Amino acid sequence: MEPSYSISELSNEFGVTNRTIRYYESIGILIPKRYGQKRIYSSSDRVTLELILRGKRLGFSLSESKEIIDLYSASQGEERQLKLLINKLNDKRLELLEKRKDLNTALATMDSYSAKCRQRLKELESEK
Amino acid sequence: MEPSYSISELSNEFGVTNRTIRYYESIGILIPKRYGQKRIYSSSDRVTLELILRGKRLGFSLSESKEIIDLYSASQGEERQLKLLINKLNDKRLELLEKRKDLNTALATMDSYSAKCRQRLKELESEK
DNA sequence: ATACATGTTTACGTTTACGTAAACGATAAC
DNA sequence: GTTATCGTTTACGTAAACGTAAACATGTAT
Repeated sequence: MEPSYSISELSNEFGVTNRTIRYYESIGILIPKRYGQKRIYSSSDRVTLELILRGKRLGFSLSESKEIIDLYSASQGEERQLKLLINKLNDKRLELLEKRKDLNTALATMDSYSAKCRQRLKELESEK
Repeated sequence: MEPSYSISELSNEFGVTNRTIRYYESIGILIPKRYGQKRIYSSSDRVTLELILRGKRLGFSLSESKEIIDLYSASQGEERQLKLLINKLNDKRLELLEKRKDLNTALATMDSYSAKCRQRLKELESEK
């Protein structure tokens, strides 16, 4: 059957705190089932958490991620929702492509600075 | 001679507010010359601002950018500082490479979701 | 039975990165 | 000469994303 996870299993696996995961619930972005008063996370909840955290690393706010996730869960078959979701996904895709350009520029800049530094170091060595 | 810029020239060019630029000064990351009480930015200040903003877009905090920028301005020839700077640059480079992997994963995920959505749309169309 | 780990809610605190308003100085335009 | 524009400092405010502490419940191990 479907695997399920406790809050600490998830927080340990992904390197966040329980507080963080509960916070995500409080803003309505990651809502687990309950067994008594304990939170039970499904594997789809796990995927959601993965998406949220990767989104964060890429500079998306929680509300941006929530927007997409809400659209995704709301669009089970409804044509209008599906089209909305496709558009949002495409917007984000373009943002990511922009970001990748930025990233490549930054990498190039750093390589060039780094090279300058090593060059300068060499000169210092040879002056000895 | 060297071009110079007013605070509003820079804020307009880069799409930030004057407040933002003054804030960067208050945390010691972008310190212009003064003409009377007015701030005069050099082209190297301009480059610094560019670096800060690109850093932000890539998810670096202001203090992370400050660390690098401080190292860079401190390392005019001092061997120890140069080595430090090279190490820091390399650390950040690795971070950026990680981030690029994340980014590519995200792009792939979105493409696959997007394809699923379009597929589902098609099915809806043909059911009509 | 009790200690201990793991969970819960509630609530106030904290950091980052600015926004915004007040009150004022200097220069340019009419 | 005053109005408008652009700048200044000082200071309080704010949103996002949690941290942290208190006080308590519940299941597991010995």
